[in-house]
Amino acid sequence: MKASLLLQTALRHFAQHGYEGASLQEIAQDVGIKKPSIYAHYRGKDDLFLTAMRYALDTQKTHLATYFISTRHLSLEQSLKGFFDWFLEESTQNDQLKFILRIAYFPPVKLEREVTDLINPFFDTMQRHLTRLLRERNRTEQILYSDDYASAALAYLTVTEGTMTEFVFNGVAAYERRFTAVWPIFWRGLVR
Amino acid sequence: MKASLLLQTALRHFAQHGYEGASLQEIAQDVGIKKPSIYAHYRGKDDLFLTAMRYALDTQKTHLATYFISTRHLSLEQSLKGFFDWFLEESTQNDQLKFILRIAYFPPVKLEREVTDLINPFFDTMQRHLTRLLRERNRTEQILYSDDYASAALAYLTVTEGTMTEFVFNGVAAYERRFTAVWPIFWRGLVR
DNA sequence: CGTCACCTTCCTAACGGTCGTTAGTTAACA
DNA sequence: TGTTAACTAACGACCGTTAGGAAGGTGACG
Repeated sequence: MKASLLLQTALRHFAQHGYEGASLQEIAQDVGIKKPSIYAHYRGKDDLFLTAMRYALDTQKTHLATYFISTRHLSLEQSLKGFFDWFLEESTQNDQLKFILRIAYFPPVKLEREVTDLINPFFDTMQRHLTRLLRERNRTEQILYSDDYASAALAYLTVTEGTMTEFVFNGVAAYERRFTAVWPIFWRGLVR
Repeated sequence: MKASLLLQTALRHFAQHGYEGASLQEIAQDVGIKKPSIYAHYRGKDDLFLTAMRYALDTQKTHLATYFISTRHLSLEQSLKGFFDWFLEESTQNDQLKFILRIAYFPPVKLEREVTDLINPFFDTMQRHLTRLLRERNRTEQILYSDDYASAALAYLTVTEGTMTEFVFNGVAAYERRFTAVWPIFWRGLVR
């Protein structure tokens, strides 16, 4: 029970301060235990960090799959637009996506390899999901301008990341300004 | 002389390891002096960091202006596309843009206010530059779909950031993959 | 021209504090 | 009885920072 709370707390601290900036002392204090007690659950800071990372990636991977299944009855446009709302809701509930974005962009140098090996499959999965979504929907809707679904998925990812990092950094108002600006243009470029 | 080298080196370290991850010890060693000698030039780590930041923002601001002036004779499409190449070249020459992107997204918590106060005007300037560019070019080219130039500029910024952070994190190959994927779609959405 | 004071820039030594980590112990529980 | 999860105490390493002094250059003044 404490182990789970410990993981959640650590994840929040890592998301907020980064690997180097997060302190075991403060994490323990937040949980309500002493610093050395962490070592009853994890082998050290690296272990705690990587476990938090695996946990965040796993959780978000299933959440992601759930979202794309739940929008199966919606139009392609609604599915893709709704993903932004989903991200926003998900991000306000917990810090997992912020954590993932942060360490994806700026991993601790000494754990760069391990981070990359965990992160890359995550984004690959994401792109595969999107590619499949685009292909399948287009079979019925016949709406896309190009049939290069992989490129479309990658472009969509680029736009979402540019928008979402804006939320992580500048808050919801700046995020919505960007989304409002970029979405009509992107969608117009995507469809016939 | 050493002061300038010190600043450049510090900037590189901050870009690579973040504020908390960068060590005065290692910075000094890279420069070829001892750690306390830093205090002959700067009041401390915060001062060094903020000075590096002001320097990077100032330099990049003028470089940016120079670029947009130098492309005055090119078409809008070439200007906007060329900006990506300019960014790439600029980034391989020094770490200033990487540094700026990093601290823009994840500033040290204790200096959040100061960082925001410096960064925001920078991005505002950037957006204003772009808005003006779009408006002026469209007056002669009559090519854009919408005359909401501010939104177009913001959308463009979103796409560039999404692409450029990819370069900072995943290298030039991933960057070019993204650019190739996103540019045709974005441009198609932008023009009539 | 010489010299004296001053400032800059570097140094060594060391400070107090925080870091992550380990050893050893205790209480609770299966 | 053995295991788990917490504790206290303390370790060595590194952190940013300060004190104090040495070397070198600069400029003023007799």
